[in-house]
Amino acid sequence: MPSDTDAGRRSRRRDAAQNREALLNAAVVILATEPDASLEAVAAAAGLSRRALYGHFSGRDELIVALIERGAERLVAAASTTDHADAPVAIALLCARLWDAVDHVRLLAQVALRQPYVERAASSLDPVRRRLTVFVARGVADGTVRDDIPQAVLARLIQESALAVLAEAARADLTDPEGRRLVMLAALGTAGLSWREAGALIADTPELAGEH
Amino acid sequence: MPSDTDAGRRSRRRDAAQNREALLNAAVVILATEPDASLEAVAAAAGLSRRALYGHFSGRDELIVALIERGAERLVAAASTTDHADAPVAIALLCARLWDAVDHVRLLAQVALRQPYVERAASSLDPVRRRLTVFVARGVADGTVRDDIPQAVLARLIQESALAVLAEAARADLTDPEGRRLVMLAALGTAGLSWREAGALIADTPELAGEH
DNA sequence: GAGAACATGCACATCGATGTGCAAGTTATC
DNA sequence: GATAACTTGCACATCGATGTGCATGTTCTC
Repeated sequence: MPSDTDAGRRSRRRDAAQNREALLNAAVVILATEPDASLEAVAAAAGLSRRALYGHFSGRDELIVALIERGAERLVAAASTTDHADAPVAIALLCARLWDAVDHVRLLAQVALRQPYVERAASSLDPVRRRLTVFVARGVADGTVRDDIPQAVLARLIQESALAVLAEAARADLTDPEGRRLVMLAALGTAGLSWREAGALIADTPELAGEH
Repeated sequence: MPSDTDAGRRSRRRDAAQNREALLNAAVVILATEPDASLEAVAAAAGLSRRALYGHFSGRDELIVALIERGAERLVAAASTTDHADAPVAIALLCARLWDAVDHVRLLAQVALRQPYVERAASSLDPVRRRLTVFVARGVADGTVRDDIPQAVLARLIQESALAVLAEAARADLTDPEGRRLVMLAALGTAGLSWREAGALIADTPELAGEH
């Protein structure tokens, strides 16, 4: 019985699922640079017709919601498997993991500002920010992170620092290792470490230096 | 002869200039939250009819360009009158000055991302970033600013840190002194100072502690 | 207070994007 | 290979935003 709940119907075709993914991927590319691009443009970039897009999504709204949820899912997965006893290391590691998902994040950063989706995108990323907040709190407790800024505010500023690096990466065409390092430096700097401390931390911690 | 170049024509009316300003101010408020708002909405917020708007600007494009130029003008003015022998102080002071112009900056930050205006907005703000780059270079030379990140990149990251605080200010409803202090802390942190160094610098420097 | 500058409200044409229906073709699945 | 799933292309209706013309008030300037 291939179908989930239906009785005599044939199962969904595999290529249909592939096309759905292609549409989402195309939407990431297109909407990241032009949030108001037509669905025509998105479908074309996916190699499909506009009409076919409506077979997968009821409209622009449903497309974007699906996009946000898929992106957030990956980020949350990356975030939830990240941890380290030393708070600054944990923060740097978390940012490095996010860096590895740049393409998906960039869209969220762009779309998150758009009016109708602000709330949804923000709440989707909540788990990430909450995990970051945990690290911040731990760091403040043991004195490795600054305590001159409210923890909730600090967590958001660190997150923004990381996003700023993403934007800069798109502009300056950074290599992967450069970008990784830069994200960590920016986050640690915002967390209160001096640049020499941050540099030493990254150099002395194998988990941070290595790839993936 | 009240007119500029025309011969027998009567001069422009004062209320017309006021309405033009009202339109620009309304555009700041509206477009900052909804970049694609209709010109109808902008005109209404200014207390004018849509038709009247077209009497001042040929269309959306001309409106936004005027907006960018007016905003940039103010920021550049603030930036060009800022200086200090100590590089970190100069950086903090520059950011504090920009903070005082929050309302105008917020729009630029929003609009600067929109496709057709990226270049224009960026070039309009060039003088500010160039001045920041001067401070960064000076700091690197005398060892008060980090040298582990390319100066051009660092200057942009500092600018982004400041903008992140502006976004946070809108969300968390910060008071003016809080926001001022936060902008400076964020900028100095990105510049490489530890949080204790940054705090001490602000506390010990009268120019930074005082209002305006 | 005469006249120009300005605002208003309507009408109208245009444009791009959206959403839907349907017949015909293609492709995967049973 | 039969059939359902899927895609395509076109037509068509709709919608909101834009830009412009024009007649009719208002309001400032001289």
